[in-house]
Amino acid sequence: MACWLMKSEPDEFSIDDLVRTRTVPWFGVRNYLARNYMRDQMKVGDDVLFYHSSCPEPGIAGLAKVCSNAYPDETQFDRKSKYFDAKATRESPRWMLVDVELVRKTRLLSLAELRSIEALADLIILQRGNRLSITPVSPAHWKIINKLLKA
DNA sequence: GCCAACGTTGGC
DNA sequence: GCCAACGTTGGC
Repeated sequence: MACWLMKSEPDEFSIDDLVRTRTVPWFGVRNYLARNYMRDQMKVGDDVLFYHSSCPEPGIAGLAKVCSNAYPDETQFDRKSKYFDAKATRESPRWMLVDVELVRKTRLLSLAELRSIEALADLIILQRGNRLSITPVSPAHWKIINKLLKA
């Protein structure tokens, strides 16, 4: 079972929103590598670290799971959406997503705290210049983070 | 608001 | 296919 870190801007969709909705289609990803992770590698049951980005307190805010296979992101077809993509068609959709379901809201494990832990130094989101909204997390990193979330 | 880093676009 | 220009991300 793989583990992933998925960034969301809480202004757009926060962990509290997920507590309300229980599941969410991970709409709006417009980066090919992140799309490929969802389309080609994610499996139902994979673990997800739900991360708040571009906000006053960035960090991991909850645990979730992948709960669907990949399917087309509806927002690419919606002219009124900021995620509309004129080059995408229903016959050949460009953007795929998976559904994510809540496991539980956790304490906020802040970016600063993540950075302070030596064993997490090579976590992808901590690397200089990393901007990817979906990144794989190794089993070793997952174990450490999971423990920290319980603390 | 700044700015480093990176992805995408488009002319050639 | 190269690469400069531009746009976006996201922490600070």
